[in-house]
Amino acid sequence: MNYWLVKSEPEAYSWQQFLADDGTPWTGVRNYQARNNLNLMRPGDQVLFYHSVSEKAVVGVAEVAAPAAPDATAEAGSPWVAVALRPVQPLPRPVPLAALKADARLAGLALLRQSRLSVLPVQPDEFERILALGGL
DNA sequence: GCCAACGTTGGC
DNA sequence: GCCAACGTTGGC
Repeated sequence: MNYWLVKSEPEAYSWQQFLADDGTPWTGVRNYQARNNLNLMRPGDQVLFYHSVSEKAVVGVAEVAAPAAPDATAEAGSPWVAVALRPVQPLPRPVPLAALKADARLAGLALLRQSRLSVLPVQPDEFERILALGGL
């Protein structure tokens, strides 16, 4: 079991919409490093859902429902892939970026070191810590 | 609104 | 192959 974090601007695609849709293909990733992470995802992997830009908080937990497959929104023959994600549960208390930065146990968090990457790995202990901060 | 980080593009 | 120019992301 591996752990990940994906980012979305809530104005573009929000956690609320994700719940309403009961999951979604995670399309539109156009960065090779992010794509490599998508390719490493396996069904059942747990995924933190982060609202970037306007909210800057981890808001929920999702899981990988289907592994990487060609991104239907990309040109045929392109290297881009998408996984399917489905909701697991919201965080009772969203964890703001400032709280992630302030936590000594999260000093190594990939999100903090590479803020522009939209699909990031999370270590198991980091994942557990963020759930705890979020009230789970 | 600004700027840092960083990926991509294209001229040489 | 290098690097300047440029575009995008995302925090502040």
